[in-house]
Amino acid sequence: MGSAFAIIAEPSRRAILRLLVSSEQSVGEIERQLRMPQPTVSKHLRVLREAGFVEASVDAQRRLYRLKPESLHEVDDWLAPFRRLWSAHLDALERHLDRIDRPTPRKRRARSTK
Amino acid sequence: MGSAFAIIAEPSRRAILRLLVSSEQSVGEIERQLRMPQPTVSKHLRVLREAGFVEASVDAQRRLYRLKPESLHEVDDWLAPFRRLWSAHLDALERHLDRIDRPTPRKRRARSTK
DNA sequence: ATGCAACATGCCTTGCCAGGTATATACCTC
DNA sequence: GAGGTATATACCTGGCAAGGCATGTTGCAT
Repeated sequence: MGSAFAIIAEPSRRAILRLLVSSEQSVGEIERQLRMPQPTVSKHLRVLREAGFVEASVDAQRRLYRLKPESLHEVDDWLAPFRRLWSAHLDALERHLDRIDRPTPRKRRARSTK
Repeated sequence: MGSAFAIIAEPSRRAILRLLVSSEQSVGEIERQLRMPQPTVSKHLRVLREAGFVEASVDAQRRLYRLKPESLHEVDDWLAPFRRLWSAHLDALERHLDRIDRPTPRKRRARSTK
C-alpha cells in the first residue's frame, strides 16, 4: 500500500489522523474516542507509521502518537492542478485564503479591500 | 466505494483525472495515452462518473469525458486542518500561493520582494 | 515474582475490487 | 445492410487488505 492516497482511503485511518490534529494521543485514547477495538487501532497506526504519517514516542507502557504533516504534501500537490480549476476567479481565491491563512479566526488579515 | 478518497486511491483513476485536466478526452484517446486496455478505461470512467468526478457528452460513437472539479472539494476540505500545520509561517504560505496563484508561469506575481 | 495494564503481532476468514477476456450495443460509412 | 469502429457491460478470477480473535511482549505496581 505504497501511495499516500491508499493510506487515507481508509475511513478509520482518516479518523485517527483527524484526532491527532489537535494533539498527540495514546493508543488507548484513540481506542476510546473512536470506539474501535484496540488491535484495529494498533494495526492502522502501524500502517500510518510505516507510511510516515505519524510517529510515536514511548511513555512508559503508553505510546504517544503524533502527526507528521509533511506526509500529506503529496496529496496536496496532486490536488493543485484541479484546485486552479475551481479557483479561477479571485473570489474563489479569497475564500481559499481565508481558509488557510487565518491563525486567529476573529480578525481578518490586512488585504486589499476588494 | 462511496468516498472520494477511495476513488482517487486507484493510480489509473488518478492518471485519467490528470489527463482530463488539460481538456476533455474521448475514451480512445485516454486508452492510447495511458496504454491500458479499453474495458479497463471504461470501467474506471464508470466509477468516476457515478462518483461525480467526470461527466460525458455523446459525440456520435465517441463519448467525450470532461472533469467536474467540484468533486475534489471534499478531499481539499479534509486536507485543510493539516495544511495549516505545515503552513504556519508566511514563507510556507508564500510557497503555497506561488503554486496555486500563478496563471502564467513565466511571470511572477507582484508581491513583497522578500 | 505475580498480577495487571497498555500495546503489538500473528493467524484466519471474508469481502471487495481490479484485470482479463469475451460479448453486447450503438453509430457511422459504403 | 454489411462491416468496421467506438464504447459499454457481463462474467470470472486472483489478490489483497480489513476485521475478529487470541496471544505475545513490555513495563509498572505491590
